[in-house]
Amino acid sequence: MEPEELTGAALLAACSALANPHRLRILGALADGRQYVSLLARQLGMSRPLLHMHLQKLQAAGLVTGSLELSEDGKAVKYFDAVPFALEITPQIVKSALPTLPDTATTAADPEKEASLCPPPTPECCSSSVSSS
Amino acid sequence: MEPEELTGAALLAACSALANPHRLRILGALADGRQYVSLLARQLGMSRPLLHMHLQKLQAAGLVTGSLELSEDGKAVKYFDAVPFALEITPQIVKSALPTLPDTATTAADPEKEASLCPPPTPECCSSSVSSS
DNA sequence: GTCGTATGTCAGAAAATTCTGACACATGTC
DNA sequence: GACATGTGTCAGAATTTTCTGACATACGAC
Repeated sequence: MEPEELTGAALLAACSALANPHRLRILGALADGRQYVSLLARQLGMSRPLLHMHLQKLQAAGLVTGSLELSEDGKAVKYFDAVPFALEITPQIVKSALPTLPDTATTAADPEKEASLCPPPTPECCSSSVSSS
Repeated sequence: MEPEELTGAALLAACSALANPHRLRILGALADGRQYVSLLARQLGMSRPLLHMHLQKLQAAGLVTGSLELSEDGKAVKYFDAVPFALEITPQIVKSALPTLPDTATTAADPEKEASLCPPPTPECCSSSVSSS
């Protein structure tokens, strides 16, 4: 069984997202469990804007998901989770993903495009998944 | 069983090598079978120096192997093969690979270091695997 | 109000990567 | 010899990625 259908764009996005030591550390830290941005930045010893950028890239690749929640205090806290993906890469898989690989310069279409490994990434941007007590 | 032991450095090198559309195409083309540099450059429509650089990166990551041979004409021809690797990546695997991830700035030691997926990459640089008729 | 926490975003510097156009070499053929 | 093929390498430009230091907002507590 093939892994359903791995898009060339998704493969490229995933590999690009994993091609950075910081992002590997972030993903590894989130494998232990969800965490919110500020604390994660302190744990990993990096600035918040930097972590924010890396999380953006990981999220765009569909490797992590973020959800804005409310703590008991009423503070807005954004938690990030590692998506339980399982990415398998072989030369053959790469080859079969090539047809769906954007044309190097034809990518200037959808800046909102998200090449995720999982189909529909539930846009919870403005949702109220609030857990106010 | 776990994939033996995936080094953080090897994981990072592999992902970095795969984080480029050209290199994905190269690897996909080599999945069909071995090919030599100049012809591959024509097939993929890229300049030879550029292809050379990408092949270097793929080889450094242990994803392809190159062997300099002699054609019937006596011309030196360098063939590249796709290594039959099978890379599996999950958040847990990333996490377990973190301890062997170089310290972001501690990598300034071995410029000859090769973070391959397979143990000993047979330095055939000066060998005479010549197939002269 | 001020302070501390959380969030996000922005411009611009710094660094790494990508790419080109030379150049070098060797070999066989004309 | 000149020409075509193959190889590799180099300096510098162009581009992308990475990173910092501001700045903005909102909320609760003092």
